[in-house]
Amino acid sequence: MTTSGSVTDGDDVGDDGPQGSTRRSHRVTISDLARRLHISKASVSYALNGRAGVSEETRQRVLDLAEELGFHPNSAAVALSASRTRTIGIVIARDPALISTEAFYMRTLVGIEQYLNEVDSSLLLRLTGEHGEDLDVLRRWSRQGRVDGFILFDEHDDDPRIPLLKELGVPCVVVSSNAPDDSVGRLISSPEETVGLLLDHLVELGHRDIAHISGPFTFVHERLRVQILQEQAERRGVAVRQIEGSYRYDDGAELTRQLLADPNPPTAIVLGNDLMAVAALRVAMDLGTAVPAEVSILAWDDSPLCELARPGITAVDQKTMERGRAAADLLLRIVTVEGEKHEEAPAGELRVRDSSGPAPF
Amino acid sequence: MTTSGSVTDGDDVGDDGPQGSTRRSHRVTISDLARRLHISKASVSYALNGRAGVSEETRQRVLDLAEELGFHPNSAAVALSASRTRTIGIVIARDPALISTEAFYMRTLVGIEQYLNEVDSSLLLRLTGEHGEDLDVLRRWSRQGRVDGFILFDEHDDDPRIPLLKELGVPCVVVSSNAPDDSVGRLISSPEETVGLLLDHLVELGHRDIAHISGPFTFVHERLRVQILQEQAERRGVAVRQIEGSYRYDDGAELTRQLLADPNPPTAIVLGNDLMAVAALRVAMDLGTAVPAEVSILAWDDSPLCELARPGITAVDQKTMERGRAAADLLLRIVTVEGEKHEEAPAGELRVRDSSGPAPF
DNA sequence: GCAGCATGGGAAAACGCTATCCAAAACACC
DNA sequence: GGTGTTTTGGATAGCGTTTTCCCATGCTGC
Repeated sequence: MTTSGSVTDGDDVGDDGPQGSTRRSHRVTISDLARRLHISKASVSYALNGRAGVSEETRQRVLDLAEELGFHPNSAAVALSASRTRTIGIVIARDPALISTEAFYMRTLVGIEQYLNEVDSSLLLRLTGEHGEDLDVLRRWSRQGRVDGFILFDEHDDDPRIPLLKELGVPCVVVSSNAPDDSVGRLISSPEETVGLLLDHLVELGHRDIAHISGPFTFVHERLRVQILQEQAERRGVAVRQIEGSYRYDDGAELTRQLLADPNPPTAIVLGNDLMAVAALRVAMDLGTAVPAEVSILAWDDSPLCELARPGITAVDQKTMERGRAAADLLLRIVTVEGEKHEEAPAGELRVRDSSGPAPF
Repeated sequence: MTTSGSVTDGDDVGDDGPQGSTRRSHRVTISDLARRLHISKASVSYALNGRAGVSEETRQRVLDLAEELGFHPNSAAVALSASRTRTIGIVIARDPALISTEAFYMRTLVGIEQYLNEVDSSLLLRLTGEHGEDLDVLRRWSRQGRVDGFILFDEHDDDPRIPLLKELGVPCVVVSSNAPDDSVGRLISSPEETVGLLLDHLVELGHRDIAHISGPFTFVHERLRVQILQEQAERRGVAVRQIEGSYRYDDGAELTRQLLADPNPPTAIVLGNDLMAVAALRVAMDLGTAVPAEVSILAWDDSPLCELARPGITAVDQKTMERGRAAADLLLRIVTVEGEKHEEAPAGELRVRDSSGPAPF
């Protein structure tokens, strides 16, 4: 007859009212609900989860009481029982200064969150430095069962994270521009498309000699982008000078200075991120080179910085938020239904501003 | 004799080797360790947690095997047993566009993470829109036992989050400039100090007529800042025109335009955030008002935008990362030892750049 | 009036860990 | 060598869910 260890019966329990000051007020559990309704925990669980096994009337009584008492199932218990946490993990291993400067990360997080909100999941975040601690975190969180899966950014050459997660058997989605080569999830953003947007814009404006100051080649997407850029440029009969940059302001400035010092400077410079683009703009102004009259300046990733620069910098809007959202969506599909592993990212757009104009003849 | 349900004895278990392809490879638990070592789960737990109750030799054997097998305790089980999750929650309820534009949030997160890394805790993040869903999330996460506590930003008038969390009995720290009035934790940043820094700088440069375009007064820290600013200005015998802004670029531009159109314009304008400061700079340039020769422009919160603007904008470095870190530290102390609830935030600094200079006489 | 059958609901195991309580073994002391 | 005290380690009860397995009950059909 006793449903639970303690013998105190029924309704006198849990009615502690709004005493307020009780620190960490007693959490209401399904046992509480069961006791107050004189039914078993199992029935309560059925009722709450919409499972068969209880009459409609009982279900309604359970739901009403749950609502009234503000019941929310303990997440640890659910996780333990279901071995699912409804949580995804993101580990960003970049220099803190860079993480907070690049709006990219925050925008991606916002996009991911939008989706997670809708499906009642949440995000466990870790920002580490650049020194391999990220692998530890991935390993630890997997083994601890803290997350159902990961979203990975910034894939680089022979990225050790991918085999690691494969070995650990944890679902993950790589936000990548790489080919669907292996068994991890991938949100593929075809560089062909954005490269096309940008080249078309420049070619239409009459540019035939373009310089590209990319980000570091260790990043897969940078190398791929360069390759596609060369291919498409060739096809259109324009020349592209390729220079590897570092994403840093100083570097963008120095490389631009070198380019403009050339007796035959390019008529357009495309830079790997917003920071380097701003640097380029400044250098051009300092050297008295008019933008865009004498040189056009463009960036690969749109941001407030591009928007607020003067002249405003023409940039490719990679639809960061939408991509974050799509990545989260894909990951959750992989976690739950084990379906298709690859998906195309939403298309990018070109935001034309004042920093790009007709090529000087 | 049988230690566990299944009767299969001893060493033949768990030796599945690196088959690799087994999806979600079997997680190793303390039961596994116990079985392989022919001791009880309890002893394993003692050994792992540094508790008394096992001999040093046994402890070593356990630790060695745990290491070898890559054991990590299941976090849900630990959380369930200890009713502690080693996770803190952050819910940011602002417009997504603003969240990703303001480097403030990301910098704070980085600071918090630095600390959490060290104490092996983690961060559950939720970015919601501005429409009160944040209260739901706070309530849900508390009741679900998902987090040990919260860090709150952007306190505003009669902030409903604080009574809510008090009622829920969940520890929280408000990153605030408010007085330690109540029973929630507070990381107090005295505005006196930063206001002093800024006023001293301006007064020294000879400014006597200063305009302040603040952020919205719904934010407690903005109203407090204005109040302190008036007090200190009075004490120094300088006038401050107070105008309430909205943090938005357009607004900063428009209000600055109005100020400069005045027959007696202020000689210095202080703006509530970086975006408005950039706007002010642009407007001044458009109107042909020299910065800083004719008007000095300053910002309340330093950022890359201030640094990259030209001229660089003098700004108060609020030490955002350090404050985030301090907030996390304070919260964890409250969660674990229930000690002192209030603490002074790290001091701010003034980053003097080119946008502030001697007042035109 | 009775076998057969859905159906509502209860008991209990499982998830993986911590913590409490005890029994056995080891050691000290007189 | 018996008694008392400390180590060492085993059994077991939670923690709050879900889920499996079962037993009542009331119903249909003959």
